[in-house]
Amino acid sequence: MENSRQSPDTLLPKLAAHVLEHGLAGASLRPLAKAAGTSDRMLIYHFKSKDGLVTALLEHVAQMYSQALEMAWPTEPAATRRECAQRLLAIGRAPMFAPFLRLWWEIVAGAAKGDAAYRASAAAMMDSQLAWFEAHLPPDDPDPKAGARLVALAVEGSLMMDALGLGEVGEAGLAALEG
Amino acid sequence: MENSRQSPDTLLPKLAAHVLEHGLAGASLRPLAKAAGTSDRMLIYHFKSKDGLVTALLEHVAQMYSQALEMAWPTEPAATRRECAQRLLAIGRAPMFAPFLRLWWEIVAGAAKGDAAYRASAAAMMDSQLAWFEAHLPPDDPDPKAGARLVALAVEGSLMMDALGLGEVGEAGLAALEG
DNA sequence: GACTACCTGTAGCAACTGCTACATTTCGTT
DNA sequence: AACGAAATGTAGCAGTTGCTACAGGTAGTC
Repeated sequence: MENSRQSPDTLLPKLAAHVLEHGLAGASLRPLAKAAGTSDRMLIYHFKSKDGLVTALLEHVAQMYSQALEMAWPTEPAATRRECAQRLLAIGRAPMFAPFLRLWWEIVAGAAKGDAAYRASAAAMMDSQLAWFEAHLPPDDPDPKAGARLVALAVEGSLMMDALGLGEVGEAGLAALEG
Repeated sequence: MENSRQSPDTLLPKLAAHVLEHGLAGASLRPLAKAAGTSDRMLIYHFKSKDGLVTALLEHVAQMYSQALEMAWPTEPAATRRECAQRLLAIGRAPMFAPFLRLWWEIVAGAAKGDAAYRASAAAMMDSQLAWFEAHLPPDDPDPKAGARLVALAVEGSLMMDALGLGEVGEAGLAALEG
């Protein structure tokens, strides 16, 4: 079945799928290789080192995330920032985003520790998200750029609360947004 | 120097200090033991297993965090929610909180993965923080509970942006808070 | 066919992982 | 002083970690 030659480009999707399901921090070469239909030997060959693998993987995941955002059904414009944030939270809570969010918090943790690759990936994903948020603000928003940032803070905060099992805190907070 | 008998209570502070500096996810028994002046053998003896250690450590860190919050100098009440959030962000950015925040994102990641111990620790820390936030809202706030939640979302979101190296995004977002 | 560049499997190494068996010391109690 | 429980040191085990040396295979080009 897996008889064609592999390359980083053919490996990355399978590796990303494995990482989305099992996490990135604890991923070691042999399980990753098995999931991608190769050997640890070949992963090192293609990516030079595990650091190289992780860096490539983070870039790939950031790209996947941007594309996933673009494909998420565009809601018709919301009337207020509050409503906008609530809709975006609902989208972020959709099951298809759950693996991304699990991975997202790992990436945030890595970035907080100062790792450059994690930080670059996180910044890329956040930039996509900010742009997407800005595009979904109410069309009459007085300051879309600042509004998108405020909404992003609130939505990300809510998603964090979700991760902690405190979803209601996020909902109550968003309900208190002006609008 | 370290000739007295050890117990979980005497070990936990040193273990927590090590974890605050070096992270929790990658902490293994031998380095932890060395930092606490013991052996891996004794860590297992006192905490039964590494899971037991981590659970105890997470509880301890949550307690430390509550106490650290109580000791953070209480600002005089802010005039608006926005000003309140901005002050709280400034406090969260103080150097003394940096190790806590690094660890915090690790805990969030662990909680997002569904680990019960991480989730409990995170919820405890978040509860402390919500109460503290509520106590620092403007005294004339119409709905302190909801307000504290909104401020928490915004401040946590800003701190996340800080972790990603996007501090300005947090600042711009907070500036757009009503008030 | 020969040459070359890329790709891959096998085997293994040194370090580290959590944990344990066994022996010994330390201490409070009697 | 004697006893039992709690605490500790030494040594090691089985499994995993990232990575490598070596030997081949596989393709395209001349």
